[in-house]
Formats: sequence, structure tokens, C-alpha cells
Amino acid sequence: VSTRAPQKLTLHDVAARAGASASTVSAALNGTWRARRISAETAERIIALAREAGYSVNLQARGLRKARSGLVGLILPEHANRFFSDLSQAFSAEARKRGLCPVIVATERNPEEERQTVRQLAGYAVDSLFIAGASAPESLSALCREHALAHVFLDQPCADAPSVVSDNYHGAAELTRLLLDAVPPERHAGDGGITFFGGNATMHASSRRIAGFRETMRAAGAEPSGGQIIACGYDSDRAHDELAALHRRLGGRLPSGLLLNSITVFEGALRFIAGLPDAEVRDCAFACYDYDPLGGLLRFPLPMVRQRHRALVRHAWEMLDAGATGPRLDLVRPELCNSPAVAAAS
Amino acid sequence: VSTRAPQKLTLHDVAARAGASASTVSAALNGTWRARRISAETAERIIALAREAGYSVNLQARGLRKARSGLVGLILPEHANRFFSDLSQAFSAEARKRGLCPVIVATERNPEEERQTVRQLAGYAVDSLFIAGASAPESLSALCREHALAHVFLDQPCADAPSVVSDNYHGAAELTRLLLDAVPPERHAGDGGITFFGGNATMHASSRRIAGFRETMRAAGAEPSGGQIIACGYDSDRAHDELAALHRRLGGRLPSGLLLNSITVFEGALRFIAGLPDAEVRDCAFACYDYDPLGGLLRFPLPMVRQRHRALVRHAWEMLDAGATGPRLDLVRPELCNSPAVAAAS
DNA sequence: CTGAAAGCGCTAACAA
DNA sequence: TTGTTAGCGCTTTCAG
Repeated sequence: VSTRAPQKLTLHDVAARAGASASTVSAALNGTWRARRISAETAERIIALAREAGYSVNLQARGLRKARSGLVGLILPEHANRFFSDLSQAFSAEARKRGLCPVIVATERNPEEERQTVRQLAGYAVDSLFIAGASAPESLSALCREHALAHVFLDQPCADAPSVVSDNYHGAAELTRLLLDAVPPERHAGDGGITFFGGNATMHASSRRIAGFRETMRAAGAEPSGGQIIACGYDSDRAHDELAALHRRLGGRLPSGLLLNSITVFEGALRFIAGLPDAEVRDCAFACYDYDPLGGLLRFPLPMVRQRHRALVRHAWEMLDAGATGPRLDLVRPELCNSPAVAAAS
Repeated sequence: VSTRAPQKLTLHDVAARAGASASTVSAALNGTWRARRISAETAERIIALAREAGYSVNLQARGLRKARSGLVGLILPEHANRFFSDLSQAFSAEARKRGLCPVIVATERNPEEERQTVRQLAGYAVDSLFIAGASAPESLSALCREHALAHVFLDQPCADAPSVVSDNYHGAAELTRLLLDAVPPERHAGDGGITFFGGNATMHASSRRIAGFRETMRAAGAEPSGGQIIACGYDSDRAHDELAALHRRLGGRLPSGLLLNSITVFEGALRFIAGLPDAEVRDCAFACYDYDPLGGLLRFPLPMVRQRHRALVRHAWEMLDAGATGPRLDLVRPELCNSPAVAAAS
């Protein structure tokens, strides 16, 4: 079924066969022939010929000549994560819509790997670069500037460049309010009260979420104690063990409410909870800052907050289109899923 | 903090500053200077100079010259899917380990988009191309051959090219055996018996899984009836509705066992199941051909089968390394998660 | 041990 | 209306 592979047909080959010059063929194939006032007849003849000869441009050569490649980069920590893969999806769709080719590179939260990748993508002359969840944003931004590379940060903001991130503060505040509603007031505060669980307090996202939690609690007259904020990282096993420890400290019960900060933390917690009697579980209100479709289908209600990946990406692209280059931080309100209000209605 | 952007330093600039020629600099920077018998001193001087001048190669120019780009392509249906994002992760890791830059493009299960993408990636002179979950493999393989592009298929095999896919038959057989064990023999066969649910019987993966199901049932003396194989696609809503319909047909009960063919089908089913009384749910044995970490943490046991993405990718790469180019189909046994045996032990 | 020269395949001035 | 020319920045013979 396959045509003989004719050893890489070039523009000149096509030109020869068409009895035209390379530049004419180039113009015809790129649709710029109108501007070059090449006769429609010639153009069409060339286009037809090129197609049937199976010609296709060498994009490296074009890129070299035009000093831009038609590639757009996205750097992110990992693929195997719902948020980042949603981001990839949205990014890809937008890139292809513009006829660009998405290059998505996972850097495993390794700052040196991130820097290498920026250099590499600059080497390929990507037209612009999106950087999500960077571990060292400022250093990357500097690198991009050295390479005169348009760039924008997502999720983890950069102090020196356009950034668009979720409104972590309000997302956490919303979940906190739901927990406050679900738990009787006398059990709001104090050890064993509503507890923020998981995440890394030194990172932007978690610190904003913790602020949202703390201030919403305070506004409800339930200023959280130190023991009500347990930022024990994002590791699932770690979360499991920390929750077990908390359960022990509380004399064999769960806190009145748990705001689980990320899906991995939720998984760890769920693994612990799975071993508890139903009554005990029903006595604790849950909420999760992250989304998984199965989350809404458990034996207890679980409001979840989901980052609006589409909106984040679209907004980032708009910033670049607008030629934004200076520092600027735009927030996108995340989406509340499985809210009890909606669940009650259904 | 940022260095002045010195308007794209080229190899010739470095050569000039070093008082050497372009070819010498090139050799020094590429580590080929030994072979060219350039003095270590010169080489080191040049390397130091280049680094401090902030030089970095133009990979498009290099690629043009060498007729290979250092890019490797992966085409897949979508990012927002656990299996494919796991695949991306494994692919990326392997690519970067080899100093190559992964280019992952999602084509939305659109055959024309797939073809376009192959052409585009060929235009960028990717060193090789991995194609996962293709909707029209043979046509893509032909395209690749036209472009003399080394390629390999994953997950969805191609009749004319090296392919590596999960052993769907045995994966399904294993799940079926677990269901047979969990359900009393008199309820194995007949309508309301163990039922294969979801997927598309015309597609490779599902058809192999159905075969595995059917033959394992038969071997257990429980040849499934037509009503016990409901290949209603992969859509979650559709699965929900079909399961509701089945429940109605069975006079308001679930079948004795359900082999849910994909996580989306499972989601739809779970949404329906969530509304049923506990006793009814406990009366049905479940299994799922796909993996999600939350699956193991539900109120009923759920054995799941997970494709070994790492092994798939590694094997595919080995085939390319070995220069495989003809048709060939290699199977990778998937992994059984949440098996009752293991659960019982813990 | 090192430099000069010849392109890789394409596009965009500039001529004709 | 079209062809000629001059590179984009790099690697790689081939001569020194």
C-alpha cells in the first residue's frame, strides 16, 4: 500500500519538476503568492504538483530561516497528575488551534532540570514558553529573558513575569465555610476542631490556602490553634501516617472536620479512614482542595475544589498575545464541585 | 539580576572572541575535539569562554545540518486520562534520559488530526515517533514510511509496524476469574449473571478483553449469553444509563457480577450504584479494567487491572533501538491491583 | 593541531 | 509576473 519513499523531496525538486523557481514554489505553497503577484494558475499548478509528489516542508529549515520554529513550550512538574494533565490538554488544544506544535516537558520538580529545559527549548527557538508549577520561577524568568523568550507562569507565580494562578485563598475559604456549616459550632475550634491537613506551608499555593482557611475560621469566631494546621507535605503515605497519629492524639477519634490539601493527601487519609467504623467517619466532615471524579461518589459527602485549567491556559495565552512581559499576577477563581447545596438539589 | 540580552550569540561570535575558527569551536563544544586532535588547552579555553559568554547552540541549525532534530514524538488521543498521562510520564523520562526532547501531541481520536501531526512531526525531523491509541494505525504507518520515519505503536497495534500492547486477553481473564470466585456458581451464567460492561467491541483492546471474559466463563462452565456482554462504549453517562436500564430489566437488581471495562465506565456505574441500598450493592461483585488509586478505597472490594506503562514504553524503545521496522506484536502482561488475596493479607 | 569552504532546505529582498 | 541571490547557524569533509 505504501508509496516508494522518494528520499526526501525538497523545495528545489518541486521547483525543477514544475519548471519554476524555488521562491515561486515557496510562495505558492505558503499562500503568499497573492502578495507576490504570482498568477493563480501557476500557484494552483504548483500546489497540485507538490501535493501529488508528496512534498512536505522541512520545518527545521523554515524555522532557521525565520528564526522562529512554530513550537510552543510548556514546562510542568509531572504528567501523572490530574491538574497538570488537564493543563496539558488545554494547552495542546489551544496550541493546535493556532497551528503551533506543543512541546510539553516534565521536569520532575528539579530546578536544574527546569533550567536545562528552558535552555533546550530556547535552542529550538520555541515561539513562547509556558511554565507551570515551577520550583524556581525567578531563575527561569531570567534565563528566558537572556534568550529573549516570551514566557508566562502558571499555578506557581513568578515575581518578575506575567503569571496566572488559581485563587487559592478563596478556594480554601469556600471549603472552610462548608466545613463550618457542617460541624456544630462548639466543635469548630481547638484541638480536634476543624483541621487543615497536608501541603507545604512554604509554597505559594498552600500558604494562600492556609491563609484562606485561617481567616475564614477567625471570621467565624474560631481562630484555629497551631494543632489545627498540619502542613505535612503532599505525600500520600506521609498523610496516612500523620492522620493516624492525629487520631491517636485525639484519643481515638477524628477531628470534627478535615480540609485535605490535595488529592494525594486525600488518598492517604482515605486509606486510614477506610479502616474506621462508619459512625466515626460520619462524625467528621470532609473537604478536599483538588479534584477527582470518584471523589463525589464515596460514602460521605466530599466537596472538592477544582482548578479551572481551561481558563488558566486561555488567560495565559491572552497575556502573551497582549505582549505582556513585566511582572503581573492574575487570579482565576477555582470551581467548587460536589457542593452539598447542589447534591441536596439532585 | 538579569544579564543584558546580547542579541543572540552565534558560534561565529564565540569563534571571533576566542581567536579560533567556527569549526574548532564547534568541535570543542561538542566534545568531538579529541577526535579532531585539538589541544586540550584550546578546547577548555573555548568551553570556558562560551559558557561565560552565555552561548547556547541553535538546535534548529544543528538539526538542519545533521538532518535529525533531537526531538522524539509521541502521539496520543488525550492527556486527561490516567493511562495516557502515565504513558507520557514514562516516555518523557526515557527521552530525557537519552538527551532527547519529548514532543507529545494529543490528537483527540481524530484520524485526520493524527495524520497532520505525523506530517508535522516528520517536518520537524523527529528522530523517531511513538504512536499510542491510534484510531487508524495502518494509514499512519504508511505516512511514516513515506517520511522514512522510525516508528512504533503502543496500546493500539498496527498490522504493518512494530507494536507493543497490553495483554488485554489475560487481564480480562484474571478479572473474570476473580468474579467467578466471588459469585456463587448458580449465579454465574444467564441474564443477571456475571456481565461484561462497557467498551467498544470493534476495537482491538475491548475485543481481546471480551474474548478473555468469554473464554474464561466458558472454561468455568458458564458460557455467557448475549445479554451478559454489554459493550456500550466508554462514555460515563452512557454507562450510567445502560446500567440503570439493565437494573430495570433484571427487575430491580444488579447482576451477580460486573466487569467494568474502563474507568469512565466505572464512574458512570458508580454514579448509579451510589443511589442503591447497601445490601443490593454488596450482592454484586465488581471488577474494573483500568486503574485509579481511589478505586481501592470504596465500600466494596474492587480489583482493578492496570497497564504497565513503564514496561510498555521501555519495550517500545528497545524495539526501535534494535532497529525493528517490520510488523510485530509484543504483549505486556498488565498488573492486578486490589486483588482480594492481597487485601485479605493486609 | 587548526582553518576554509561547502552546504543542510528554506524564505525574502532585490532584480529583471 | 517570476527568477536570482544571499543568507539563517551549524557541522563536516578536506586541506593545510
